[in-house]
Parts: sequence; C-alpha cells; structure tokens
Amino acid sequence: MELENNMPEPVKKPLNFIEEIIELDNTNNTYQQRVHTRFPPEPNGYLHIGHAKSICLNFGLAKKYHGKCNLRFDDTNPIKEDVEYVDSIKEDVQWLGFNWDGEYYASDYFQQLYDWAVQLVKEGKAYVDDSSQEEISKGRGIPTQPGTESPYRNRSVAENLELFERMKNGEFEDGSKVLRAKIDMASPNMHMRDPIMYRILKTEHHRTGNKWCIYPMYDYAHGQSDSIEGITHSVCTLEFEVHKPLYNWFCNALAIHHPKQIEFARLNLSYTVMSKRKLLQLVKENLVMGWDDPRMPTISGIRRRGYTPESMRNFAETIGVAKRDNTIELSLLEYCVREDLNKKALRSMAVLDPIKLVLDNYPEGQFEELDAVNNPEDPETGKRKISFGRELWIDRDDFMEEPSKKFFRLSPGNEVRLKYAYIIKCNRVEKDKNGNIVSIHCDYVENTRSGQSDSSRKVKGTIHWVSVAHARKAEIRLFDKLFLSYNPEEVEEGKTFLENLNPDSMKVIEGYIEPELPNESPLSTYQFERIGYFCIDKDSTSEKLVFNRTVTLKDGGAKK
RNA sequence: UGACCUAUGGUGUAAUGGUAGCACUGCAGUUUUUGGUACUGCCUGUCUAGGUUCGAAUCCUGGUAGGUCAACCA
Repeated sequence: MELENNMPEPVKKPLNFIEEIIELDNTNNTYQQRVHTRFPPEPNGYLHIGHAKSICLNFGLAKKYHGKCNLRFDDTNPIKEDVEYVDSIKEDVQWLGFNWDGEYYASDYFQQLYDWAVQLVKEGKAYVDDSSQEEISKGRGIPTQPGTESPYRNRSVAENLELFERMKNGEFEDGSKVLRAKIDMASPNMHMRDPIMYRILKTEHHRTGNKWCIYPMYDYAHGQSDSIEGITHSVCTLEFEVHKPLYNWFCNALAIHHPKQIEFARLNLSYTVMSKRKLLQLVKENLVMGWDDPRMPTISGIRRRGYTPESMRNFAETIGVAKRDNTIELSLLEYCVREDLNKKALRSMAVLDPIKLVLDNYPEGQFEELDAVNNPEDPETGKRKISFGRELWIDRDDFMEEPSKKFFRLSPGNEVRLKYAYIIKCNRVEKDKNGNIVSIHCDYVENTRSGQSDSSRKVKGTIHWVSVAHARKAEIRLFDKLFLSYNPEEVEEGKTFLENLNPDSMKVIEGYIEPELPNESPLSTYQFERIGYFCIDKDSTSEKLVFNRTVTLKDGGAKK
C-alpha cells in the first residue's frame, strides 16, 4: 500500500561526540568494528544520579553499536570498600534497566598486574622507592616547576626485583616503600613524574582477604583492567583527562591491547550535592534515614521517592553528553519524571490539609457510589467506585473566604464542581470563637452529578475531596527538592555544607486518602489529583501507609 | 605564574565553511469535570579583538573567563 510512503521520516538524532569517535573508529577499523565499554565504579558508596548518566552512556553505547558493556568494580583500595556497596551497585544498575555482559573486579587481576609490574621492573621502567610520603610529595615538585629525582631512582634491576618481591611478601611496613614507574620527573604533567604503582597496605580486602598486602594504584590498575577485558572505548569523566598520558604510557610499555580513553563532563544538578564524601557524612551522622533517604540524590533514594527507571534513562538522554562543565536545572529532571508518571500513575483523590465540607441539603446517612477514572491518559486502567456523602474533607487551600481575582475555587456564594460528583454552592462558614473556620456549609445542585442531565454546566473550578465516613488516614512526607536544598553555588561563605542544609527539607503530615488504592504495595506511585505524585514508602505497612512526595504537579495547583 | 581541557538564549544541547535548530524554564493563549495533560504562540544566544574566505558558531592568531592536575584515593 501507499501508506508506508506517507510515514513521517524518522527524525535523525545527531551523534554526540563519543558516538562520532566510535563511528570513526569503525570506519578506520581501529577495533575490528568492535564496541566494548564498561561501567567501573569503586565500591565505596552508593551510586547517585551522576553515576546514572555514566551508566546510561556506557550501556547505551554498547546497545547502539551492538557491542558489550561490562560492570567492573575498581576495588584497588581495601580501606574504603565493602561488599555492601557492590551489592547496592548491582541492584541499582539493574533497576535502571541494564544487564552487564561481564561482571569483573580489578582484584581479579591482581596477579596479572603484579606480573606486569615485575616485567616493567626487569625492563628498567619501574623502581622501588624507600622515600617517605612527604619526601615523595616534595620531590614531585609543583606544576610550574619540575620535580627532583628520588635517590633510589637508579637502583639496579636485581635490587628492585628483590625489594618488590619482599614488598609483596609482607616484609616491610605500610608506607615504608612504594613501586614507582620511571618516567619523567620534569614532565609538565604531574601524573608523569614517576607515579606510584603499588603501595603497601596490610589491610584485608573484601574479596581477596589477606592474600595481598600490596595494592595497585588506580593509574596502574585501570587501563590494564580495561585492556584485559578487551574494552575498546574507556569512557570516564573529565578529571581523568590529565591521567590519559599515563594510561597510554602503561599500555604502550606493556605492549598490550590499547583501549581509547574518552572523557565527558560529569553531571551537576542545581541545588544538589553529589559528592560521595558528603553523602557518606550525612549517612554516618544520621542526618538522613540512610543512603536511600528520599532526599538523597542516590539511585536508591530516587527509587524510594518514586522516580522511574524510564524517566531516568530519558533524563540521561535529554541532558546529552559534552565536554563542557554543566549544571542541569532540577526542573528538567522533574519534567522527565512527570512526563513518565503522567502516563503511568493511577489517579486517586487525597486531602492533605483537611477542612470539613457539609452539604446541608444532602440527606444525612445517605451515600452514593460514583465512577472515577483511574487514569485519563490510559483508558485501559478502567474505573473505580468512590463513596460520596453529606460530609466531605476538602483541602483548606481550595477555599478562600475573600477570594482574589485569580482564585476560582470555593468561596462564599460561589459554585465549584466536586470532581466526579456534584456542583456545589457555598452558603456560609462556621467558625470557632477565635475566628478560625471549622467547617464550610454548601448546598449541592441537583442533576449536576457526572452523567446527569445538568452535568455539562460550566463552573470555573473543580476540586478534589474524600468522604469523611470512608476516608483513610495516611502519613505523608513532603520533600523540598532533592537533597535538602543544598546548592553548591549558593553556599553562604564561611559555612560548611551541613550548615547550609535546609532543616525543613522534610515535612511530615497526616492526610486523608481514598479507602482503597489499586496495586497497593511498596514503591507504587500515584497521582493525587490536583496535588502531585506520591510513592508508597518501602517500609510502609498496609495498616498505616506512608507516602513520599515524588514531584509536585506543574504550577503546584494553587494561585491565590 | 606550567600543562591540559572548555566557551552557542536563564539552563542544557545541535548546526562538522552555507537559513543559528531542539528541549527545559518563563510569559501569553486554546482545549479540559485535575489551575494536571495535550496543543499553539512569544521572549531570550554564537566570550572578545583581529585574520583567512564570496561566506565563519565552525578554520588560524592573540586576549578574556571557567575547569582539571601537586593522595601511598578513585
């Protein structure tokens, strides 16, 4: 049929700079058309949303070019690492929707790395240095001035060989000796001034136990690990740019498969602290409920808050990849979350700040069941029944005794629609002796219920409600942005980041919800109509539901 | 006062020597039994000074601004 010719042309997505490099490599047959990436976290903390960018990038490239992507734990520093972290990292990567082609650990390569180090020693390209940490630091010089050579730099190969072996055998104390690459103490690149390859650390490793007491440094381990795994494109963040010459130096010196390191700018989010060190501090000082506190920018935190993997992948796609420093506005993240949740979240009515509404002309003790749509964006989710009666809870926000011009919800003498139910008109308010409103009295208008003869009558506002006789209480947590509103750019001078945290970042209130929610289980997400998206907390029991606010609706609902 | 990297609306990101486009934000409007969604329109940009060229966001040179590097962290 002709139909196919009328299909709109698919929009060509421009390549990002990494894809261009890959396609050029494929054209030049640099890696035999192979694309093999890896995500290489150090298991020293939980993954955060910045890692999500890297994960989506690495796994995304592998998928796009029909290649592979490994998960590799860069576990070369046993002091900071733990199995708890490797478990959480695996869970988070899977939650994001990715399956790795191989699961590896830098610690798997300790023997090979050691053998290669011996090889470099034999070739006169590495030496054992007895200098103290301070002496080495001093000898390295400063960026603008060359360093000085260590007095141990010209030891014989035989002596170096013997010393390095004895280092491995545990004959020396921590910090007493290191193995260094013999490169160039005058290099303008500090990382080339005889970088340390191995240090002595008599610490138990979470995987190799006490087998090793010397551990390779990042620079000595990373490129070779990539090489062993046959990685073609080693994608990392910008701060490793100055490490690249060293990465290349080791691959060349050992004459092994040489992956290409490509650097991109890490994600920064406005109002959000992404530093693992600071996040760890919050957890350790019990300032949050844990790594998965819904205020945390960790992947487990945003999961608990109700963000979806789809929206995170879409976010990563939308922010793009480049080499310039960037700060993404939180509004873009929230847009991505809303866009996905709007399609999927089931609607429900809830009242967060209740005030009683009495329909004076509605018979006491009478109730009716009304039809409510579960999700107007997805008709397949069907309808549910909700109970309606004389006494209802509505949100305090939806009533104004003296309304401003732009307010078109309930006010004295004014008509609004109760969602799915009747049009009502406000007669009077009842106040206590202090003048506070205790209840609002209205009349409902007959035949205006949804589906009835006068139901098409137009009123300016529609408000949500729950029946006093049927409503269920729930605890609701409201959060201010991600991560306690901390904005690195707005830090008051002289204050630590802790002092700049917003103490009101979490408000806990009691609200009323519909008696039954479909799919009621931890991490189920709903849109409370006219209020926002809420996620059942992971620790919630059916007796007392706890909700975390995922995101507000755009415009928040209320102009006054 | 070294080396390396970067510079396009408020925020991101395209344009690969040939009409500066897209998304978010903001503002205005249409639809709406969610002040949501959807749709429409508008505002706002090539750091600077030279050079090459018929033509420069793009290439060259010099400035300027920002970032990274001086852990036995990764």
